[in-house]
Amino acid sequence: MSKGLKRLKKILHNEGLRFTSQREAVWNEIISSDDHREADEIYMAIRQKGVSVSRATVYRTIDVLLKNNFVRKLDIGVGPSKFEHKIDSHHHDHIICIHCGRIEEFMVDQIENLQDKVAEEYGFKLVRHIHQLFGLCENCQ
Amino acid sequence: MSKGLKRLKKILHNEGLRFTSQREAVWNEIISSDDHREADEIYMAIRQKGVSVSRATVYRTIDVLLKNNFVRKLDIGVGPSKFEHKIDSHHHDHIICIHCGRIEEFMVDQIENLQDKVAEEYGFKLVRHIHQLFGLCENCQ
DNA sequence: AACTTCTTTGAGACTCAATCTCAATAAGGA
DNA sequence: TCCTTATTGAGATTGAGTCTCAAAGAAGTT
Repeated sequence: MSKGLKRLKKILHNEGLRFTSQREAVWNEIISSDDHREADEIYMAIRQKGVSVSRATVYRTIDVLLKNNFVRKLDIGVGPSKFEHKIDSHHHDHIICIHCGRIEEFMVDQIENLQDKVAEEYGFKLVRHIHQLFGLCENCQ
Repeated sequence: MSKGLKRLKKILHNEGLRFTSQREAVWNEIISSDDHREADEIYMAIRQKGVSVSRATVYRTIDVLLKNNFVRKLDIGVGPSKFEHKIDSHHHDHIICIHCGRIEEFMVDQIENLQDKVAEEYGFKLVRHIHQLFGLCENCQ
């Protein structure tokens, strides 16, 4: 059994949740790609492989994975939310082409530090952040 | 006539759009407050004042104002989008309390500059960005 | 293995913000 | 005033996501 799957089982167990074939299928599908995909794309991909899972279960499983920090949710303001797994992946933000939809990841320590300072200044205890740059990529200018 | 209203008329004219009492009402309502309000809150506020406007028109007018840079749209990922006018207001980003919904504005030149550098690095021509910090404000910790 | 308890699943209904439709109305130039 | 064309409003529609609830199934217990 893969390391990720073991982690999944463990977390489900810790939360009093059950390890089901559907949750395993959703999990496998999500970690099979580094893309940023919509819930429905994940749903379709699972069905394509002949596994029967309902849309509701895909959404519910993604929620579990989100709460347990296995996936990251990406809402680009237009269309449905996208999801990416966080296995072997470090924190990053996104730069998105408003023409072709291309999504790249970036990470700047200095920005992260400045965010912390802003939060402190306003008396906030920072929990998470969204930082998205929108523009035209080199192919779309 | 106020300076803002003149600007509105001019831009409607430039776009071949008509100056209507409904658009004026929506405009007046939006600039009457510095709050971040939902379309429906703006709609209700207008009706409260005895002016008759439809929800569809409120949404449509906000779209016009958005396209012409009169208002800023704020999507905090939960619930409907919020809007704020941009008259006499400079660019800023938002820090949001995930418990009470409080929204504060912040602006750090250094972050803006670093964003430009990121865009350049990835070959993107930057158009806009979303930067939202989520956490617990001092009253909610 | 059988039993028991309690979670999970699936199909489809439902929610709700936002958009669309289209006939009636009104702006604004001539 | 007339005429063209944009705008409006009421309600239908869309679409992502959530909820319902009876049936199925996981996992602990004996």
